[in-house]
Amino acid sequence: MPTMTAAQRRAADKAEYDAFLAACPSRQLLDRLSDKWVTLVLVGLEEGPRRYSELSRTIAGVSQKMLTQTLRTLERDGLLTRTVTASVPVTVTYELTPLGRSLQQLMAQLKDWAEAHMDQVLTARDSYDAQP
Amino acid sequence: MPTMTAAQRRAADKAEYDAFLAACPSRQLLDRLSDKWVTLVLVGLEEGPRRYSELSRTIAGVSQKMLTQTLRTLERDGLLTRTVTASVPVTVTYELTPLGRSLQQLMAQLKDWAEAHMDQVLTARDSYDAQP
DNA sequence: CGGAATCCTGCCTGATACTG
DNA sequence: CAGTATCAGGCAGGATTCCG
Repeated sequence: MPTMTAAQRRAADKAEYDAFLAACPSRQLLDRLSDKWVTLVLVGLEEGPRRYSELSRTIAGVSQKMLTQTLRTLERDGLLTRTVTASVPVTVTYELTPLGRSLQQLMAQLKDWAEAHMDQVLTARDSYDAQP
Repeated sequence: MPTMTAAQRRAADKAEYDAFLAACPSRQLLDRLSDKWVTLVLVGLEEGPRRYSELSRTIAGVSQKMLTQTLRTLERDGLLTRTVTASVPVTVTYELTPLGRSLQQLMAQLKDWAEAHMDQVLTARDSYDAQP
């Protein structure tokens, strides 16, 4: 007979799963890179430092909440730096660290892959959809 | 005065935003790669064909719904093939296409990057958290 | 075994208003 | 300008059940 409710089993499984994640660097990376805003911010900073408002305009569709949140986590992870200039009005600049730049290189490769192969993907998609 | 309700404006903005996305291959890629299960499936297939149940066990934490859904979209996009062997019980095998393999190469680089730099990220995270 | 269909919950996200 | 705080909703995604 079960000694745990479904909810308890779920919690136990989740804790176990989290522990496994914590021990596995590649899984942690995936969690981070699986955030589309992370990728877009990295791409947005590829050509140098940008101000908050510039990023906000460049990355169309991002809410200020998600932009701030994404910038914070990236800063926390040491992928970019946040510089506040005490002027009126205040200016905040974001810039990739060397670590962030090394990751951005890989992102750029992904972007290149996409642009090179997107037509193949679209063709495959069409032929898949054409089937009854 | 506004001639649209908030909901209408939202819908219009969204349509416009989607149209922009549709015209930009790199954005479409990001939408696809921002799915952590996509990455994990590609990694799971890197060493050759795998059966559904094998993938399900390898990719710990994935629900059957998300696994099936992910495999379907990847098949639709021409990144992997789905082969059904009419036996009892039925056997279904998934395998990367050449296109899928080329993307998997890049994913492997990301995985390597993660394993090489995760300690730096964790260090940065600790020092960030240590600040009052 | 390998799914499809259904229900249901939580969190992600966006909108809005306020601060320094 | 560059945020923080709060609230509401929509949908991603998990659990469950049933089918070929």
